Amino acid sequence: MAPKIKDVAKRAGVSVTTVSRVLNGEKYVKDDLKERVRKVIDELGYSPSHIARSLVRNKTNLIGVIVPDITSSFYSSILSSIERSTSLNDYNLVVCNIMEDEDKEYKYLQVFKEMRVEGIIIMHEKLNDETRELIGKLGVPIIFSSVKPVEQPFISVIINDFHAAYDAACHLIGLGHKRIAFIGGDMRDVTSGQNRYAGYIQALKDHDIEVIKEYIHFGDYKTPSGYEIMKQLLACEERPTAVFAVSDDMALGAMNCIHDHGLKVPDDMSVMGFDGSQWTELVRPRLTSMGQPIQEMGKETVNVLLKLISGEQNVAKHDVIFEHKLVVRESCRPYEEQSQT
Amino acid sequence: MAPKIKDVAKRAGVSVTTVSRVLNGEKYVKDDLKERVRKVIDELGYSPSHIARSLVRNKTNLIGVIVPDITSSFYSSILSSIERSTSLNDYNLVVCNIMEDEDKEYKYLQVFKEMRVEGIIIMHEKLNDETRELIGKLGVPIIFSSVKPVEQPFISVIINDFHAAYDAACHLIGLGHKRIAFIGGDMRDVTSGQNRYAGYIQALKDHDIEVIKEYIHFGDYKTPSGYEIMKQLLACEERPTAVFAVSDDMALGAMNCIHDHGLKVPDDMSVMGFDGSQWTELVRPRLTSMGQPIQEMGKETVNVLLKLISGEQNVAKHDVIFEHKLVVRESCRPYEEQSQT
DNA sequence: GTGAAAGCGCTAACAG
DNA sequence: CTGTTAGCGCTTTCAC
Repeated sequence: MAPKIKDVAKRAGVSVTTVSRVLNGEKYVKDDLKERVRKVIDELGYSPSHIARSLVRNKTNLIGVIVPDITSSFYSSILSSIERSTSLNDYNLVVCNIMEDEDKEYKYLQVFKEMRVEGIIIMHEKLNDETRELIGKLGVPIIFSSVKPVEQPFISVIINDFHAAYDAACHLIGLGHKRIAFIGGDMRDVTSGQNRYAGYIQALKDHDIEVIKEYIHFGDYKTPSGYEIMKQLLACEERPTAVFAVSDDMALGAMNCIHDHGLKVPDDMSVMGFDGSQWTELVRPRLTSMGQPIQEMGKETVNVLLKLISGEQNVAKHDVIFEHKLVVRESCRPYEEQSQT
Repeated sequence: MAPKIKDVAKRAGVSVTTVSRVLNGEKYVKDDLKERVRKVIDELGYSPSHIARSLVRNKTNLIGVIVPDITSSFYSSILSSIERSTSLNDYNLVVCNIMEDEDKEYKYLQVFKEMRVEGIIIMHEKLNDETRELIGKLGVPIIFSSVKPVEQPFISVIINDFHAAYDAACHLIGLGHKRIAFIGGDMRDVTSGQNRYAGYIQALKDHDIEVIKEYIHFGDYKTPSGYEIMKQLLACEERPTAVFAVSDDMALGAMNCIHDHGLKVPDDMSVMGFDGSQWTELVRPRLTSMGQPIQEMGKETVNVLLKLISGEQNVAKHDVIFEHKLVVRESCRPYEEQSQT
């Protein structure tokens, strides 16, 4: 059995209060006593029980985080940033990796409640009714990172997905492309599904470019779906000259598909991604992508949550919107009529 | 304030004991009482405090895990598998992402101790002296996943890195290569540094191939280091015809470097990776790699740890060695004299 | 079947 | 400055 505060007190010949005091760095303890206690703590290898402390202080220093998929480059980057910030603030993370298992999410949310986590970070917006209800009466601050679910009274840390997609499409248009295909996300997602789609459509409309249904498909953000959709796109009578995928992963799938068909990016097809994952630089050609400031967003997510937790008054009750930023790399090139097959 | 068991008891007109009993699914509670209590629990949205329970049961259901870098494809995959298994067994994960910060690791280990985690999973072997000492007297089961640090009395779940590297090199040799460069790991790491290096050397020796110092370099497992090393390799008077990198990430760096020099994989240079990360399939050409059974290893790590925790007697006290498996994809091709520049 | 009461390891008044 | 004591929210003997 691990030694307890009582053991330390006994061995040092003081009261538990005194031990508690040196543990918590209070003054009002004579130096010699302080030292004596410290020594015993060392000898015994004593470390205070976080459990007992939590119980009496009514404070767990725990934050629960729900990630859709930890192996995704985008999510693992945000998570990494989040972990960094929480750790710097003496908070610990209990992580739930849902992997599309709604029941798992619900179960974890309950666990979070039982564990009395002080706050919760959620990184997806496909909340089912049960979950929404549970979330609504959890009684701890909740914050969404990189998404904004509809009808939720919680703060989101996001970019403006509509504008970002709009700007991405405009970049392609500015390059001279008119036949721009779209590999969208899940239209049940407002943030990354609907908004990005709307941005794409608006950009075409603003430039008097016809919206061609055949060029528009929706995937699940992952590489294979980008690949499959690109296959269909390549089969079009009149092929698009550029593709805009709303996730880097799908863009990669598209690039691979193009490559596997003996075509070249960007010569035969320009490809634009979304997110700014780390591997956009690690792929050839390097992927031009509409970047989200992942690090900053993770950090700010924690900042705001911590303020919410500490009950600070001056926390703006509105979303935090970060600037998106197009990073031009190698996967898009100007389109000229004659360069087509 | 969240409702407590007392509130439930009062409202249901029973004693806290009874409430506790229905909470824990004990028999010896009349059905009507049981139902009444359940109803009140529902009404109040009561959920038992994990903190209080932990304190009295002396059991936290927490496992601490130390990951070198959550954004790495390899580690995030193992972590994902680990999380899956722990969650299935009603354990929760507190994760520490060290990112090469030794102090952070040490701090977290202390936090784990304070939190009374029931077990710890560690995924790296660069333990400094302080850490080793702390680990030695932590008093909870510890298990290493994918690495085996020297002189540690703990179980590791690993592959045989020597044999794996040996087999990888043999594959290249079997393809006719003689000038095989090596992009190694950190030689302070026994598992992924020394052992893989030794396997490579042994393979050459067993086939009477000269070991050329100029072909041997050591990186840090990450993509940029593979890139830089490849640069040097390409500058050799007599270029190697194949490269074996001990991580897929470094192999990717090497491939990129080769590509950026206007050369082709595998025509101008064969590239072999190590780990079997998910993206070996997502890159063109697809990367031939010596794969580790990541999912199984993660799962088994948790299995063994859980047995250790429950104090099962029949836990073999030795390491669990998984089979490595070469997955041939597109980045290596047979070498013939005439095909050289 | 059910309840009273004694802790689990710690902190925080409150005294001294 | 230092110690006594009453809980924090729950489980668990031990009676009834």
